[in-house]
Amino acid sequence: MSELKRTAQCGSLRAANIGEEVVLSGWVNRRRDHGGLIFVDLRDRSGLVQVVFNQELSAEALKVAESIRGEFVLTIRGQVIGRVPEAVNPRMATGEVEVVCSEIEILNTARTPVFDSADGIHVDENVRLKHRYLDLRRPEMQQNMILRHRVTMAMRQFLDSRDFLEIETPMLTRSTPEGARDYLVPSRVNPGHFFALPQSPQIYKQMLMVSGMERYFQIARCFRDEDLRADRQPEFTQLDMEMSFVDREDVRRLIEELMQHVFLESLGRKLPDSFPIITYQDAMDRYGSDRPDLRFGMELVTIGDLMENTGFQVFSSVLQKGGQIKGINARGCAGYSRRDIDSLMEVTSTYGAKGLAWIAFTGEEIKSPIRKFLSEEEMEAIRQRLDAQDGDLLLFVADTPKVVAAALGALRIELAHRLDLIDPDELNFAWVVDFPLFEYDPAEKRYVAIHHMFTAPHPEDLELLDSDPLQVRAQAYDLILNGIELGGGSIRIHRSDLQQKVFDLVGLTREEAREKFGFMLDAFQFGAPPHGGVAFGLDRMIMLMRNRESIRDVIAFPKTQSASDLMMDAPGTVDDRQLQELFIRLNLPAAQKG
RNA sequence: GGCCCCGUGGUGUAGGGGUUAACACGUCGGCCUGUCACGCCGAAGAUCGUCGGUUCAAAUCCGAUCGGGGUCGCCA
Repeated sequence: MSELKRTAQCGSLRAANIGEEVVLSGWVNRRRDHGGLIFVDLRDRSGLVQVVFNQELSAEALKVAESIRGEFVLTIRGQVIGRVPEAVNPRMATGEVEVVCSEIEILNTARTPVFDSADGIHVDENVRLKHRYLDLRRPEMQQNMILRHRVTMAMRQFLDSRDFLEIETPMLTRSTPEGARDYLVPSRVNPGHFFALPQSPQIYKQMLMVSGMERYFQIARCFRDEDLRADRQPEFTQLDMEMSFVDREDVRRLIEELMQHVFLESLGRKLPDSFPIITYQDAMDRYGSDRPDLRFGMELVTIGDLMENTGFQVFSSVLQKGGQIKGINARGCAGYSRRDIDSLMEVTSTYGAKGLAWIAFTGEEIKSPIRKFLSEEEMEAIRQRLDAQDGDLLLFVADTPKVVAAALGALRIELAHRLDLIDPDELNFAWVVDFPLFEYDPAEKRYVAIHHMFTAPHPEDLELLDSDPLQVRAQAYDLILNGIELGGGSIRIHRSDLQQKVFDLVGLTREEAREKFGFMLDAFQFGAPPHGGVAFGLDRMIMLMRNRESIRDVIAFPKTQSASDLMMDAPGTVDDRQLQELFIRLNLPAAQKG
């Protein structure tokens, strides 16, 4: 090993260190060779510092420095000196000083890097993922990992101070009905039987409550075998928590304090004392989303009641079928071209809207393809309802409530981006509460739990379980940040009879319920305390804190959209022996054989 | 499963039927004692993701396929 032992961090050197002798270790970020004088920007996790190799000071070190290249790994000894005023580099944190090298050791050479270890590079994600170890050398990516670490440390610190226990739950567990597709793991010693990787530690943490652990948390890896997105990976991390003897307010209050602590400790950001609460119904009505971005207005406004007697066929037929007509006011957009509006239409059609009606108040005239179908009075009523001023563009969707909400909700977000209505520095937290417990799945002709089957119904709505299950509100709460769902939770069912009732409602037969959840129904009969909890998507949270557009940037080794790891080349095939041991025979479609 | 975008030296891009496949960065060699995206001189490096088709001629047009990304469905 090297005889030179590191004594300082490159990025930490300042004018105060002038005169010190230091030993630095790191990577060659850049080399500038002037002949008898060579500058090397040496990089470690802390940052960069300029190292000088000088003919006069150490001809020997200079000679070695001539051979070094980008990304070589060095240890150098040298003296920190101040730069003359003209040579100060104000763009560098260490720009007031430099290190004059007296001794150098090359710890390792490096092949020509595939791409530069600098920020702001535009390299195909393909290439970045294949050489992830190089991508993670970039300061930007290092900062992502560092923040992630700080956040999880702050979480642990806070939860420990509030008497939570960090308890690990199994990764090898059992496939359960409902929810996402499971990742399966065959069991060698139980031929034909499979473990499932957990989609969340939900049931285990509830069992821990029955066990009297009272307060649990875990920074838990979760697995879901579904299609990926910018904010969805097949394995992801949740801060998972559960508490006994709490109600919704207790949970909300604790989470607010947790977030305040975490954002202050890791980002130095002070959050409001409490977060606003919006009901699910309100969120859907006003923003067309159960995770509304509240950083801007542009609320959805209904005009259905104004169109009850309209002669406009499209509107009247939608109303007859029980649909809705809603609109938003895109302020100042009356000048939008046909092409602009077409592109908005593309947004709404993605969500199933068959059309996008519009009215532009240009100031001189009212431009609209539906003007000829509407009476003067209707036009004026619409104008007043949406508070349309000269220069405004009104946009309408008429369809089922689901399509109207999805289409206009998405249009609202799209317009906010186009109109630059969003302050990128804002951190807008809000709670969404009073979700329905169930929705009806017409394809399967049964009720489906919106949150999950263990969510407790609102106590006021208990009788409705028998008469009108769709009207039952859940004791659930989602926390949203800037229009993205950070996490959610609920007060859980802790009584066996109520849990059985919910199983019945979602169409589980008594036999299935017994087979899959018998232990749970039993456990609830042995003194289960009332309990509730929450789970947060850690990846999404870090993504938002770092202003990234994909959680891949805050996960050290993420998967591609086709759920593969380009660096490891996983998943891979296994040899026949392994399959035989597991009693598994492949049955691949013809195209994939051989 | 559907729709959309992308694939050209190591990296980022240009080129849209006939080009010596262009440019920047990087790389290699030479020169250089105050640079910090160092500079100057010179050089190497690409059968244009893959397969097939159209054509006298394909990086370019068509089809398929593979890979990456976005999104709807799916997923909480």
